Amino acid sequence: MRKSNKILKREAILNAAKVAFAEKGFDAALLQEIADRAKLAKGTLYLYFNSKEDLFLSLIEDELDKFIDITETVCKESCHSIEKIKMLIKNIVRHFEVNKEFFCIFTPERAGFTKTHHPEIRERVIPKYRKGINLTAKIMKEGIKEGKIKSLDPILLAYALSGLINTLIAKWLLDEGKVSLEKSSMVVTTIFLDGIKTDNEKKTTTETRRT
Amino acid sequence: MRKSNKILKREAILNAAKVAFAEKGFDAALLQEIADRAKLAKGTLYLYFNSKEDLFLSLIEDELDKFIDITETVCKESCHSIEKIKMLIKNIVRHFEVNKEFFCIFTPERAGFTKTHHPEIRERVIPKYRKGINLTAKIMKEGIKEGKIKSLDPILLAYALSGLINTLIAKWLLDEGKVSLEKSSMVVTTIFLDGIKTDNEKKTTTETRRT
Amino acid sequence: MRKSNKILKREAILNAAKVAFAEKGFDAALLQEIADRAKLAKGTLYLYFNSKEDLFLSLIEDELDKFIDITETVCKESCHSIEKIKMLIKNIVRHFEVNKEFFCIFTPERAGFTKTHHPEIRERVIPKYRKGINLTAKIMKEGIKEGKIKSLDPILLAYALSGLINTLIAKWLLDEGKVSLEKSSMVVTTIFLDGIKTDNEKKTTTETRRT
Amino acid sequence: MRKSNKILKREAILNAAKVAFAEKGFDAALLQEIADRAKLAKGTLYLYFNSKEDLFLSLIEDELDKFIDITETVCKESCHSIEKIKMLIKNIVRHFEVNKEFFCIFTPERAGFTKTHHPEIRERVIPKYRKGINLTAKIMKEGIKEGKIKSLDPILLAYALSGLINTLIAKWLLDEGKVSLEKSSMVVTTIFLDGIKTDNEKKTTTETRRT
DNA sequence: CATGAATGAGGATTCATTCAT
DNA sequence: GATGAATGAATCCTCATTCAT
Repeated sequence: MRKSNKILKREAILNAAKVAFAEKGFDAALLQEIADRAKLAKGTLYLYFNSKEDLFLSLIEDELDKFIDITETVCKESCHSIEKIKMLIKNIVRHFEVNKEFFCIFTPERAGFTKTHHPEIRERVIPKYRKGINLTAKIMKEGIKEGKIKSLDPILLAYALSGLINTLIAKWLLDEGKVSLEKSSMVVTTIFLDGIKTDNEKKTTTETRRT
Repeated sequence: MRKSNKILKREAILNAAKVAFAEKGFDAALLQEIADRAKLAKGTLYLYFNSKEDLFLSLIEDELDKFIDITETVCKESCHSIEKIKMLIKNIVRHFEVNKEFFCIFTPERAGFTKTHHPEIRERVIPKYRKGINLTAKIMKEGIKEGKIKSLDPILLAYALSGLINTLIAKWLLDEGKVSLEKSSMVVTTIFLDGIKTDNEKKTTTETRRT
Repeated sequence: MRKSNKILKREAILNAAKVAFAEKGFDAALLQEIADRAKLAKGTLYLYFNSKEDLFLSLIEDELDKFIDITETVCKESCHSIEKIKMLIKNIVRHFEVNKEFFCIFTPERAGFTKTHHPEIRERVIPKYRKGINLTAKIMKEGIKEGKIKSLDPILLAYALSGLINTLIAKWLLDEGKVSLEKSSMVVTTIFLDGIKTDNEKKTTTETRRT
Repeated sequence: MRKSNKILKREAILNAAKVAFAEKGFDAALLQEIADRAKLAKGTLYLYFNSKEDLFLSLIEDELDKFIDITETVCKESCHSIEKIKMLIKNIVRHFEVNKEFFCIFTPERAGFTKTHHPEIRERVIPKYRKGINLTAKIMKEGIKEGKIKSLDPILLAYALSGLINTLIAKWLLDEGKVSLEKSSMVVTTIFLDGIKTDNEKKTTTETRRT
């Protein structure tokens, strides 16, 4: 089934915007530049988005949806929680690897969530962000119930995981991709899992390993 | 010894700038606003800084110096590495607690380090940032040598710690300070330490606890 | 054939700029004033010129082209050199008479050619100015070859003529047009021609007159 | 007799201003730059001049006075008019040769006399300029009375001479001093004198030459 | 007298947004 | 639907002028 022309153009704009916003940030990115990249006239952008801010927020919404999809898919897997966390890390890192731009767009924005001068961000973006966190927290909760994960605040665990992944991507970008993302990713996985597992589970794992 | 008038004014500007940049980001922050807050005329800013960008970068430099100071102080403590890490987390979190603004300024900037359109950032800020990371990594190296920390890339460990702290602050800001930063801080400490300790060390700790 | 809208607007801006620059000079002339006079918004100027300086230099280029045209036309006439010089003076004076503004723009600029702080002026304006001088010098050379003009440096003769015309216009402007430009123009013509003619030619002229 | 300190500083400022105004023009020249060059503080300028404009006009007044002095001195010589004109050209050219700056300041200003947005210029500068012209015209009048100069408007003759000298200096500056000023100066003298002499006088001169 | 830090009005330039075609 | 010319509000930076020391 072919996507309608309208939807194709919307996507072209969003892709162009992603690159532009990633490179320069919201204020410094130019609509002209986005239009050029999308091979459309500047005025045409307004047929698809109400304003620069609407375009920006729509982009973040769309991108966050992808993360929610990734997390939901992992949630639905039939393996146990530790396994799900490993999958989640792998999938999210892989997604960022081919989508560095969103990292450069979202991380700045998240830091300014509380005092942002884009009031709409609170309504359109924060809920989606929380949804992703909550889905991750659900996995943590499972693990706690299963006795595999320490009985800590699952939301906090979800944030911790997200923070580790974020830092990993930031380092990778700073090193300009010189270091293998996969290798560092495994280190982070180890730290996080060893950090959150119950003593019980660790032994198990160790025994499993020994087997 | 009293600070000279010149230095006092410089600091007034930097403080005003910190608030403004934190609230709106580099581009959207107005020099007029900064001048107003510093109770100076707009033109006066230019007696202390060459441009908006110079003010911005000077601010980040000064603030990063504070982090470097904190980390250096911890490095010089005479306790062992695990203890140093605990202190480091505590001191950094405490510093962010009274200095939320810098979090909102630096995190966005760090995400865009590679593609930033402030070219001077590479020379003026990134080296300082790396210095902080390296100091933290030094503590990690000590721990590894002492056999207390898993033999992982110390730089990566430093990034991991920084990522966890960052996420912690981000969550705290998002929750608008409703949750105790100290409590979450302890959770993060636990996760990180358990995640990086050698099996040996963990036993020791456990045994210690049992005692 | 009607001029395209684009070209018409460009000319409206140049005309507005001519008045403004003539009245106040480059620095003191305001783009807002130029825009108002051209019945356009300030920002619109930037659709036609890259900067205030570009507008200024474009204006001078266009105006110098008119002088070059005048001089080239005279060059191509089929009369002898003395006659051409008379025509040249008449046509240039007539052109200045309806275009006082350019005199007020170019004369100041010419005086500062060597030390100008508009570096592009060297590339964009001086060559055109020299071209005009060279065309005039060509006429002088003809006269010298014909034996009608003293064998002096033709370039210097061209400058001398230009200087006489300039001073004439300056006086006329200073007198606020109270004196007939045509009459003074004839005096200047007499002085210049009698000053440059060979003794031979002077006799001829005298004899002709006597006839 | 030593000049008072006050007068010395005033002159230092005027000299500094001359260079600055010559290089950049009235608007673009900076008081800071003038103060630096005069080795004084910026504020000190205001102890000697009321404003930037006052400094500018004072400078022009002083410089015009020098030209008036030169012209008056020539006037008082006991030779006949043609000789005086030769002396005048020589002295003025010599003065410009070591005082190029004033050329770059005054010529632009003169072109804008009529529409200038410095209203005071009319009162402070134009009268002095006219005085210089009138003194030169006086010499012309003498020549006419002596029957040596054609019976043309002496004021116009004065302007013509000034125009020729101006153009000479302008060419010299444009050529960056590559050409000898003295040589071109003689050509201009020849053109002007041959242009204005009566037939009678020319014969005399010719005969004199032949002798 | 001399200073130079502080002022703030002023202006070139940019760019999101609109709208006639 | 699509365009891109036109708009003009918004903001960084400059610099003549003032005045407390």
